[in-house]
Amino acid sequence: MRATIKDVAKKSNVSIATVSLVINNNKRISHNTRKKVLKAIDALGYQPSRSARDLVSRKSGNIGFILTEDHFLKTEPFYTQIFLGAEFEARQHPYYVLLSMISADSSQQNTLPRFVLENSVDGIIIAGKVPEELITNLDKYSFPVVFVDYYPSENGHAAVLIDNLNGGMQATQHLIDCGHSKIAFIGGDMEHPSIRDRFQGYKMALEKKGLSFSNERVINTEIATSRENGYSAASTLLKKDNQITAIFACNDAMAIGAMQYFKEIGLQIPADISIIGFDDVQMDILVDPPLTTMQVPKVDMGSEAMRLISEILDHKINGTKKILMPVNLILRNSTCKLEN
Amino acid sequence: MRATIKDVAKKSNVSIATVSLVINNNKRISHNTRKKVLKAIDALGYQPSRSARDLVSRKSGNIGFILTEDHFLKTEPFYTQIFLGAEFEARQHPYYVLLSMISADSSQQNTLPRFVLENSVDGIIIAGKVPEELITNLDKYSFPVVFVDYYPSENGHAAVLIDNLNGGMQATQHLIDCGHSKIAFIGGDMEHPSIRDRFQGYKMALEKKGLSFSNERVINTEIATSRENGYSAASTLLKKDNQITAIFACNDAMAIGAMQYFKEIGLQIPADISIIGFDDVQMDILVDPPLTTMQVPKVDMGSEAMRLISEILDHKINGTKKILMPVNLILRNSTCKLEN
DNA sequence: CTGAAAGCGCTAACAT
DNA sequence: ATGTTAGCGCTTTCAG
Repeated sequence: MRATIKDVAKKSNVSIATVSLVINNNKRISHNTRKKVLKAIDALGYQPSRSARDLVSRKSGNIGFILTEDHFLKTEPFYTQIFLGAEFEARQHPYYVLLSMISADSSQQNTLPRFVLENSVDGIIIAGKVPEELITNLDKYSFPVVFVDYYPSENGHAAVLIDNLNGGMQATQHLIDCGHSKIAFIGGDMEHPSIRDRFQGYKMALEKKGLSFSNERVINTEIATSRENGYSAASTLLKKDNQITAIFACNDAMAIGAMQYFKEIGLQIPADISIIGFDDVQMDILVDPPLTTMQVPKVDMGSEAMRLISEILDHKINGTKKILMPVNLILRNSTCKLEN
Repeated sequence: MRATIKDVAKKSNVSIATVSLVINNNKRISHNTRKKVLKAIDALGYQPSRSARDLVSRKSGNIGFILTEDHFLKTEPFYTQIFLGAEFEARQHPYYVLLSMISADSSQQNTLPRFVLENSVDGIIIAGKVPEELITNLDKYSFPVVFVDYYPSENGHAAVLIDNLNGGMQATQHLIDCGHSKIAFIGGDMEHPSIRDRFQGYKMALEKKGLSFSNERVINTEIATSRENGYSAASTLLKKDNQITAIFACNDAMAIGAMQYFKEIGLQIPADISIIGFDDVQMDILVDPPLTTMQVPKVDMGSEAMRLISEILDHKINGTKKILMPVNLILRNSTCKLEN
């Protein structure tokens, strides 16, 4: 049988209240008593019971983490890393994290994660784009929520976001710095706020340098940011405008797909065409040439999210704070100075 | 404020004990009372409190799921799928699953998952190979454990395993059926029971057909089952014996790496050399040619594991049951009849 | 600075 | 068939 608070109290000749105060680091316990109690705790291998604590404090001690199934199973461990960061951070808090995968298909979104139906979490982290319907359904339960790498249309939610606007600018700026002026943008799922912001950054960087922006150099009709869509985007891009010397792809998957197309038609990267991606995904260093990209701090985003939800639950802050995570240019070999 | 059992009792004019019996589906409640109580529960949106239940039943209601960090972050969502299966299955049970990543580096394995230190799980699922030290440390806590796709050296644990022996035989058999007789085996991490069994299956299939087995056709010195190791294995293999017409790689990653090597040196797959892998990983259909492989039911393995640990906790079975999951040959285009 | 006691929401004897 | 009641292990007033 596991030791309880009573055992500790008995062993150290104090009341259970005192033991409770000790394990909760209450300052109004004398040094000696504390030491005595701590010793007993150690000797007995005592661990406070979660359920007892949760019962009296009316909390569950859990944070729910919601992810769509396809994000979780994606080949690139993007959201997986965010989860990892959140789980690591949780170790510093009194929280456990309950991961629940939901279908990305909004048609079957009547079903919320079990932990919300059963009220078994104190707060929720939602990573990546999820069906709006999920969010509306969730709203009825009024759990504190923080979003990661996504932001629903209605306002007023806490979120940890990538500084996509700035990242889009930096990426484009890098291409400009390399001497390029005919720079294309490959987008996909323009519904996604992140992609829109990266596009916005692209346009701003061009504008800032007085470079002309042309819709002929923009692909925004692909519906997903996948490798295949990058491949086809590259193909249509060249048909629209074959003067292009550089490309900013809205993410690495599309960049890699585009690279594949160019290589297949005999173009040299970066000699004939420079490509920069976004995300800094594991695959980047396995392709040839290694992909220049914008690094996003995935693990950190997870821990920030956990810290944020924790602060909200402690009522240290209200539930609308937003955190913008900085991105970094990672120079590899898919971009180079324009020769001529 | 959430409704409690008292509110339900009051609203339906019964005692809280009766309500308790109803929500626990006790049969000795009259139909009418049950209906009355159910109605009140519905009206109030009542949900039993987990912590209260757990407190009195002395359980945590959680299952711990342990995975090494690198398995979790692997590009191929192999263990991720197993987790997904486990989480889905948990929805049918009274359990939540707590996922914890540990370092694969045994040197820093003094630190057990927090949920074991804090006694917050009723049982544990361990997926994939983990440091032996973790297992020894864990043993002191005497949690029921079920292993998935790995099995520690000491016996007596429950496990959900792939039928690797049979799979290895089937894979090799397929190559033999295609007319091959000079069949090589590419292994990696021969410490891993799964790999050893696949190798064993390979040898048995050869033997069964009276084909000679030769160490010249076996690579067992690679230390990891990665793509890069598959690449280098293919290279050394050809140096050892260039008569080979077919290869059974112990997993898809190595098979794909080997394919890459062969393509680079100008060999045609499958015309010049047939390759079969193992695992049926997402990447398989993206390579050229698509890889013939042995399919392993990853999601099912997760749910089997959850079901198993659940049965153990219900004392329906003891903790040493083993489940062998069947594998299936998936014919794609990397293997073909031997022409001559 | 420490202890007594109430009570969190529920289950499980034990009564009736 | 249903109700009474005693805890489960802990936190938290409230006294002292």
